[in-house]
Amino acid sequence: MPELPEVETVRRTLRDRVVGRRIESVRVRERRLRVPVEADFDRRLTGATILDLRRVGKYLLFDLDDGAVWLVHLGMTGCLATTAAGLERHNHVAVDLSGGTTMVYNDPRRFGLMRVVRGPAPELAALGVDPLSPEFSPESLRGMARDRRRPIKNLLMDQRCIAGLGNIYASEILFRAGVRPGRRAGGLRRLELAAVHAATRVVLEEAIRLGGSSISDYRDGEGRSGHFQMHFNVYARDGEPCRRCDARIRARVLCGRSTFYCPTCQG
DNA sequence: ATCAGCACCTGTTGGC
DNA sequence: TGCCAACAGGTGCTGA
Repeated sequence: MPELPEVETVRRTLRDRVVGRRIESVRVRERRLRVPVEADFDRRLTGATILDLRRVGKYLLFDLDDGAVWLVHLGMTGCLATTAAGLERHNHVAVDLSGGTTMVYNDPRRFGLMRVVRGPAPELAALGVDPLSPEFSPESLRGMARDRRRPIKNLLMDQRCIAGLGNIYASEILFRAGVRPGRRAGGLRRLELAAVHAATRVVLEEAIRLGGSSISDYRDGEGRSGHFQMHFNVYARDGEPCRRCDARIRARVLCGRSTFYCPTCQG
């Protein structure tokens, strides 16, 4: 589900409603996420005040006043929202905040994770550059691609290189850049990599502007759907006409993931 | 270095 | 209508 634009949308919709609030109580109903919720999770969160809500790659980071950080990854189907719509199926964790707000974590497939860390978190240390940060530049992308035989789409989705892109936006970015997903990263010309870099920024910013993509169950911090799925040029459009040239969009499997591209727009 | 295959889960969809 | 297989936004492991 959530790639960078969705996580960023959750962050923006949640931020004003949680920052400055004290965590009154924590209720964990299901600890079996991809990484099990630790036994002392509730205790370590309770009583702390949320100072800020940040995003790094696809992770949400709640900065707490005791110096710890509450780290959340939404996995494939995770939702974190303040609209407490009662006792719903797959509501695994509920966090009661001062002022009467309750934040609920819902995740049908349980591929997400959350834990409280103090000091550097190993899962963050391994992440590459955030594609919206200044460190992501045509030069840094060229450095990542140099001498690499792996497909450019695979490189874009590698969180150790660029943190935040997933299967939807990798396909959409490469369409916008006019580059075939299966091209060897190291074989791309300087101009093509510059196009991939520029397309990354454009696609992500547009997706964030539209509140992310809701295919089935993604919702923002207030329970609302995103709209970028209406603007997909290639993702899940195999067999349909390209919006630019009318050729049929094709699908193939690349590194185990469905990949979509236009055979004429992407040389 | 790189990738296929599999694993972790539940829910939805499409074919028969 | 039911049954079953395939597939879904992510990540991480194994083995080749």
